Amino acid sequence: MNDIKKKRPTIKDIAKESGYSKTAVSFAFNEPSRLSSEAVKKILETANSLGYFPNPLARNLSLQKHFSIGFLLPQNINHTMNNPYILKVIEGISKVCESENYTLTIIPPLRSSIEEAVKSAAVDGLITMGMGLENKIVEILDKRNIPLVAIDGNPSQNIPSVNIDDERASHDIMCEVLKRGHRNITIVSLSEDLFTDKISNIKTVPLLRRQGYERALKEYGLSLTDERISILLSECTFEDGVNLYSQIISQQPSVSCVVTMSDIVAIGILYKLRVEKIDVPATLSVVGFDNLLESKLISPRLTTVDQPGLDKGIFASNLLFDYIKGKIENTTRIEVPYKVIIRESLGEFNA
Amino acid sequence: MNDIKKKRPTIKDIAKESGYSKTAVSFAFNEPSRLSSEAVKKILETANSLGYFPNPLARNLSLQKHFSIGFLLPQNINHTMNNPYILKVIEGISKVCESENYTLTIIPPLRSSIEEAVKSAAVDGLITMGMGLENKIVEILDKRNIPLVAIDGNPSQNIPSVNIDDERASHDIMCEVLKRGHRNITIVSLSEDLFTDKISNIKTVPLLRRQGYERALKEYGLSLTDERISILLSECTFEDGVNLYSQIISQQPSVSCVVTMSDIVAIGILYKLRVEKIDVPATLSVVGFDNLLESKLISPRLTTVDQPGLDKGIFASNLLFDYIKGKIENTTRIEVPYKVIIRESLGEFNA
DNA sequence: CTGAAAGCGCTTACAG
DNA sequence: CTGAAAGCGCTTACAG
Repeated sequence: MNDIKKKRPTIKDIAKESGYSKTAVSFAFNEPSRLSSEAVKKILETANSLGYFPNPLARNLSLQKHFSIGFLLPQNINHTMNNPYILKVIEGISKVCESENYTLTIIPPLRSSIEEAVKSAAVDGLITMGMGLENKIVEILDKRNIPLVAIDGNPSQNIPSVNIDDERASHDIMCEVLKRGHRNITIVSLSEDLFTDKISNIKTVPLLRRQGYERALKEYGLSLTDERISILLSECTFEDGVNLYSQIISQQPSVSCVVTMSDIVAIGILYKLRVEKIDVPATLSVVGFDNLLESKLISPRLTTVDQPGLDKGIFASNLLFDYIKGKIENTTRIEVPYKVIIRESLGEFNA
Repeated sequence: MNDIKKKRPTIKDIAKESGYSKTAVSFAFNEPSRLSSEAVKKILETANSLGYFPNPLARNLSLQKHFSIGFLLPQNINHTMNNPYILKVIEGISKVCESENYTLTIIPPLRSSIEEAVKSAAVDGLITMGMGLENKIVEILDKRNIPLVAIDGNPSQNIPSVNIDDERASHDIMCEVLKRGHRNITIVSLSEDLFTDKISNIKTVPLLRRQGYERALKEYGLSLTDERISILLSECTFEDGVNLYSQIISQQPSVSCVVTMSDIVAIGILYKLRVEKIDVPATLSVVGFDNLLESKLISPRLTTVDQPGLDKGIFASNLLFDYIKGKIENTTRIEVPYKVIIRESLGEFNA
C-alpha cells in the first residue's frame, strides 16, 4: 500500500530470491513432481512472501491458449441480455465452461463492429446465437483458426450448429391454431437478422419459421398473402410485445389469434391485453415460442413451443470443446427435440 | 483447408513478405499515420493476402492489458445464472463494457475453487456480487493489482461497493406488512453466503436485511425470536420457492404473511400456492425483494422492494473502469435508491 | 533433480 | 518515414 509504483514480482524475482532458476520456479507451479520437495517448498515460500502469482497473459502466450470461449453478442446488447431464452442458453454454456475450467467471454461489438470484435477476440472458440453469420465473420475465424458453433444459426450454412427443426415446429403449432378454427391470424415475426448476408441463399430461423407457418396455412387452404393473415415484425423484447398491440388491432381488427416467434414478445402482448382488459383467449388467443419459465407463470398460461435452451447451450459448448481439443474435424450439426405445449392462452375460435 | 498443419502467419511473415520491418507492420495496424501511405497499403495488402490478424495474446502481453473485466460467479452456477436479478446486473455491466470496448469474462470457480479462479483470471478488473468476500480473495486481487468492485457485498468491508440500504429497505417493507395487521410471519432468508469469513465481523446482505426486519418487528412489540415469527432459509431460486411451501406451513400453520428476500423465491412460492389453490392474499400474503419484471406479470402481482439491477451493474462497472484507468484511488461506495412497491400479493390480515 | 536458452508474437523507445 | 533491438513474463526441449 505504499506509494511506490507497485510492480508485480515475476518469475525472475522469485528465481533470484529463492536461489533457483526460472525453470525451477515454473516447475514448482506447474510440475512440482520434477523438483525436489525441498526446492518446491523453498520456491513456493518465496513466491508467497513476495506475493507472486504467475501472469496469465504470459502463461497463455506460451501455451497458445486463452482458456476461455466466447459468446458473440449480436448488434444490440439490450435485445440479447434481456431475452430470458438467450440467458438460458448462456447458462448452459457456463456450466460446460465450469466443468472444463474455462471462462466464458461475452463479446460485444468492438467499436460498433462485430467484425472487429471477432478479429481480436481473446478466446479459443466461439459460439454465436441467432445470427445470419456474415461470411466475413466465418472467414476471419477460419483464418484465426478459431472454431465456431452456431446456435439457431442458418442450417444452410456449412457451420457446426445446434438447432431445432424450426420449420416443422412452426408448422405444428400453427396447425394447433388452425385446428381450433382460427383464420384471422396475425403473425409476429422476428426481424431478419441484421447481419444476414443478403446475397447468399441463407435460410434464417425467422424465415424457416415463416415457411413452417406457410405450410400449415396451405393445408387449410390459406396462404401468407391471404388478406386474413397479416405479418408484423418485432424485436425480441417484452417492451416490443407491449407496444405491438395497437399495431395488431389496426392492421386487422378481426384478428382472433396472434402467433409470435418468441415467448417474451407474446408475454409482452399478454401483459398489454391484461391492462386493456381484453379477454384471453375468449376475445384473442396468443401463442409463443420457446417455453420460458415465465410462460407458465403468467395467466393465462402461454401456449408455445418448448425448446431446450439449457441443452442447446450445453450441446453447443460441448461440441465446441470437441473442436478445440481436435477430437472432431467434420462439420457436425445437432438437432434437438422440441415439443408443442398447449395451455390456456390458445382457445377455440368462436364465430 | 489443406492438411498441412495450419500455422497462423505472424508479424514476421508479413514483414518478410512485404519487405518492411516488424515495426512497420505493427505501425500499419496501430499507428498508420507514422508510415507512408504507400507502406501502409503494401503491408495491409500483404496481411490480407496471407490472412493475417494480430495475435491478441501477444498484443495484450506487450500492452499489459486484457481488455476484459471479470464477473466472479459465486459457488453455484445454477443459482447465479438462474437468477433474473443477477442477470439484470450483468446486462448493466455488459452495456458499459460495450461502450468501453471491453469484453466481459464470466468466471466460474476453477477446479471448484474461487480462489484458484481469481489467481489466474485474465482480466483488468473484477466485479463480484453478493459474496461475503473472503479476505483471501481480496488479498490475491490486491497483490495481482486488479481492482475490485463488490455489488451487494458487505458494506463493512473496506472495498469499493454498490449497494442499497438493505437494512432500511427491509425495515420499510416489514413495516408495510405489520401495518396491515400481520403478526404471524414467516421470513425466508437467503442462506448465509458460503464464503463469508466467519472470523471477521462482516455484515452480509442477508444479515442486514434480517436486522431491518427485526427493527420493524420491535417497533410493533415483536422480535425475531417471538414464537409467531419463524425464519426459514432458501437458495435464491424459483425451485426452492416452490418447495418451500410445505415447510412454511409445517413450521407455522397460522402464518398469514411470508416475507422473502428475493422475488424469484417469492414467485416460486406464489406459483405453488396457485397450484394448491390457496388464495393470495386472502389466505396468505407474500412479499418479495428486487422487483423483477416477472413480479408484475404474475397474478396476484407481487409486493416487493424495487432495486435497480441495471443501474447497479452500470454504476459498478463505471466505478471499476475509473479504478482501472487510475482516475480514482480511494475506496468509493455507491448507494443506490430503492423503493417499496405495494401490489396485490400483500393484503390486510383478517382475523 | 536442475538450469541456460530459445521461443511465444506482439509493442515501442531509440536512433537514423 | 523506417528499422534493429529490447522487453512483456511465461513454458519447455535439451543438456548435464
